[in-house]
Amino acid sequence: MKDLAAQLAEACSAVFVGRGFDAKWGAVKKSDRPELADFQCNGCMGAAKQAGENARELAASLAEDLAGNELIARVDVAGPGFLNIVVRDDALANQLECIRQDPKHGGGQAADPETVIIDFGGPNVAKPMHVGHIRSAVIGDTLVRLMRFLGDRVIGDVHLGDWGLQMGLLIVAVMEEQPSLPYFDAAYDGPLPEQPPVNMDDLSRLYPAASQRAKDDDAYAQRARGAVARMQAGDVGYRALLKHFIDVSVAALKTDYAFLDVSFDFWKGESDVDHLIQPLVSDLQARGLARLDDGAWIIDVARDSDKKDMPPVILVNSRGATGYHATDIATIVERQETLAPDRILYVVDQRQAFHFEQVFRACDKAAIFPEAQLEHIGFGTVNGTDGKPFKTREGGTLRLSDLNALALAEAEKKIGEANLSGDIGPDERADIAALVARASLRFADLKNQRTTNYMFELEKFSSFEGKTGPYLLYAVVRLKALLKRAAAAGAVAGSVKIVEPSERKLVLALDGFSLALSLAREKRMPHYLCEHIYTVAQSFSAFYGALPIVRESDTDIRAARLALCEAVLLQLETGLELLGITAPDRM
RNA sequence: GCACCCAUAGCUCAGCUGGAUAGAGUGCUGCCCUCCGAAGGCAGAGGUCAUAGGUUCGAAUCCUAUUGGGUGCGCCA
Repeated sequence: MKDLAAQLAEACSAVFVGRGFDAKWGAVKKSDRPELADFQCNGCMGAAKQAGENARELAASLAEDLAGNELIARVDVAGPGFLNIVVRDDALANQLECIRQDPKHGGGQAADPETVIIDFGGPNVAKPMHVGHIRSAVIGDTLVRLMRFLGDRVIGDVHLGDWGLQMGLLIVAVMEEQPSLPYFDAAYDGPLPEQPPVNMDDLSRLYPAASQRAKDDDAYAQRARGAVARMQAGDVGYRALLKHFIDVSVAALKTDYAFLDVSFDFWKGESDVDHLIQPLVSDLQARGLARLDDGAWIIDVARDSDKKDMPPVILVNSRGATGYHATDIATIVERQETLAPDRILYVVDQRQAFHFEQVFRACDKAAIFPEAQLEHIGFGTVNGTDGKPFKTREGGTLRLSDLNALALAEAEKKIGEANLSGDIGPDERADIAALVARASLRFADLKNQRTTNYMFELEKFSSFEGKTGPYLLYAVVRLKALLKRAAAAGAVAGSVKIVEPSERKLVLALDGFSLALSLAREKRMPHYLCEHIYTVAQSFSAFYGALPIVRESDTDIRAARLALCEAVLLQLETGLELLGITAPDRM
């Protein structure tokens, strides 16, 4: 189904074409002046200018052409040549009925669906996730959901960081603590233990210590680098240890992601492309694309048009180890061979922009994957109220698991304050708190334009007042309660009729769903969808406050309003699901 | 030093390819529960869109310069 703006744009384009103008002038958008009209077309000014005509006269004649249209109640010419369009009430009613019946409730469909890999999450095996990881997780997961909804074939891959220096640091740390383990005995050729020698607590204790020590202790850092080289060279014991680290970490990662309802199709990591690195290096060497410089194999990616220094890609460093340049390129090789995607998106911190530019250029140069189909979807940092990257009161980074726990506690507190959950038992209440906490965190993150930094203020995010996740849940819960009450009273939804201003506004808000989704997809920016859902929730609340629904005594009017409510609920739940937010039945 | 991003209401932020009187939330003031969940709604006050030029019938939006802030810049990821 098409939204009203698109239907009106077709009509306007047709009348422009009818007078010998380009169809592009017929673009229609929601009116900036809702008190004057529902929609507007601004094309007359541009078209008249190009043709050397008078814009107001052109607008007046086009308004006449449009007058008979079945959607349109009235077209006014205003200002320098705006066409202000008021839609007929029955056209709104019809549109609403379409939204209610549509399996996607007005969400629309991408005109150009693609096979897309979304690389997001990017957690590190050695260290637990911190606040910053919420962004990649939530933005990436939402992009997966909404692009899939619009018809793209989407594959989400967590792309674990499990191949670099951090693994060497862990290996050395474990070796120091448990030197007698067989992993470190080169002469040992018996079966290696199936049980991991460390648990997640060990990892999160060992890594920060090792990382810190490597900064001060050069010899220690050298040992860690040596361990990386040995692991990458395929040492059996080290590789077995690596596998343990990965297994232990992934279990913990899944818990944190589950809290946010973030999921992945693939749990691959850098180490999974190990076997492709040597052939890749050889190939690039053979083709003369990689050259030796200071003991390292590098790929030049600078271009004459560059305004900035563009250092080369370090394919293999002077110690023979490979870093994330090499694994990222090899991963593209693997993805191309196994999935042949049209496009790969990387949902990674904005600060990595330079790295991705290097990698993308290298892939393009080596004819591995076209640069234009590799996109870095950067995002800003999560800041504290001081405007600097978020730290705990002690000055450390806050773990994502702790953040989740804080949000849960805050949600429980807020639910308790509301005191409306009278007969809700402890189990249901815990479920509700988890849903509220998730809605708080996800919406707070997603509502921001992706590329900007945002301030982390948990109390604000968890509030039921304002532009928050809980406010949206509240709207949905009220709607559900309303429909339940109607059903209990034997009131049923009937044919739609749109009369009152608050009804019109609500339908017009619902009609913006497909535009919001297509903008969110095109720009890879979920905040357009957040904005839309919030507008719908707000328009519903205004409608709810202004007019009686279940208690309306005229059964036809009541039936019509119930139909409107049904459509709102369907679209709200559809939209929230795309944001990874689920509303409880009551709270 | 070079490159990129940003600057909009007291605070936190929207503003799609240039379009009418720049919008939300929060905070502040007032109003609305004998009646569908008031965790809500309605209304009001609050802005030289960092500054100075330029392009245009028209600029928060495009161009240039300046100021202020953030980020990145070869063997960590």
